[in-house]
Amino acid sequence: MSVVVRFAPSPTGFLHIGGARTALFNWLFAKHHGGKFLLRIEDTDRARSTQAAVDAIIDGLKWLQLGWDGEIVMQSARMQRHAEVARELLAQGRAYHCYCTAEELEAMREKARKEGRPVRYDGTWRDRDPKEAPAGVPPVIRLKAEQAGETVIDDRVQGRVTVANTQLDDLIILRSDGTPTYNFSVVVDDHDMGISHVIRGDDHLTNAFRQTQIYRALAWPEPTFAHVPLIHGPDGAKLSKRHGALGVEAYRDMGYLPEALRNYLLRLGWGHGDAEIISTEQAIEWFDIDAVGRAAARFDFVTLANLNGHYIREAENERLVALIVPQIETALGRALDGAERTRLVAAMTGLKSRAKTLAELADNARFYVVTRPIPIDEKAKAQGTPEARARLGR
RNA sequence: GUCCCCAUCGUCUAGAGGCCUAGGACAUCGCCCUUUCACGGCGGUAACGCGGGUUCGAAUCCCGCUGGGGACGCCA
Repeated sequence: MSVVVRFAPSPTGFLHIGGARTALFNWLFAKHHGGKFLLRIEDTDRARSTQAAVDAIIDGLKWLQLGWDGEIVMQSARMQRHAEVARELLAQGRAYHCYCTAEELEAMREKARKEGRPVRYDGTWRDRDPKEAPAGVPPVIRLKAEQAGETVIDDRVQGRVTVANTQLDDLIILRSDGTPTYNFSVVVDDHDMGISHVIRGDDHLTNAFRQTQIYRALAWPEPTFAHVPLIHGPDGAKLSKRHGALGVEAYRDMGYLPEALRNYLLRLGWGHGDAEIISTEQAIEWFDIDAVGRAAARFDFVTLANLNGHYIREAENERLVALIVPQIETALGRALDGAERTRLVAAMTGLKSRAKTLAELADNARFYVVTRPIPIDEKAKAQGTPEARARLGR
């Protein structure tokens, strides 16, 4: 069986660190199995999707060097197809129109919650005669989900997960405005794109049950699922902005190398014996989704910084200089000339063992190109020998 | 509230019933190297959440508890 995976972010923000890891795992899995890694932008929520976010995601993937195969699929461009499939289901009696209003649904949920029952749609319009439909209310299309039995997912990470179908309800597949809902468009797109393995965040596990029911209604083969645990903050709670839930470009700007971030993300929730420093080639050879742990890992800047220091030490001097020149020029307020760049390259050998980030490296390197005499503070002046002061041009 | 998932040093992890006196890495502490700071080297502190089983034997299997997380939208 050939492997086709996808990374399917919704463009409502930057490519955050959790998404980056999901992309990395998908990419590695594809490379390991000689398969394809596709990119799909889930922009069916027109109100929240922005072009800036799409660009940020693409830039982030490029910076991390996680290249995708083929053209990017924009989900919004496929809405016709989604609606078509939904109507097919309707024609087959596997789906039905529901005329409930938002208020009715809210009341339904409230009541269920109060009575300690599962918060689900109660199937009001499932068997009701469509002739009773209220006038002027555009209906949604709901899937006629299985009510008895259970839905099972053989997840490559989570194992065999079972849920009673009474816990699931008749989910909406097509909104009253004719646009598809997330769970539905995902199934149609994954099927049409020939996705063999769905590797995504743990938060989608319950969606997998609903999606499985859609696959069954459509009589389409189900992909293999693999739900990887989420990344938590240092306190074990959900990753907050303050704790690293930043876009990957923020990591770039803080002076982290893409290979360091990749190595770090790879080791979060996955391990290969005692290996810590893992090259991309090695990662492709070793990585497999079954070895991903089931427990959530905490994000730790200190470990990332250590890894980054390692990769900075290993990096070519020329490359490092190219990366830090913009920052130095900004700090100096002028452009560097060729001689200065050459001096920086020579300085890198001694400098790079002292920096954990490129920002630090740039700070330390500025000394080599700053205009003399170098201003020194009183404390340093008091400590410096006359000879040292002379060297600094004082 | 309902359902699902998880649980090894501070953190990331190794560990598939005896190889575990629980290994590695980061962090931390000490020593060495070094004119400083790093880098590097050597060593130390540090964990199987709790309670029951199963077994000759359990970090590993089962049950319960506790603690954490996720999901319950005409968001994705």
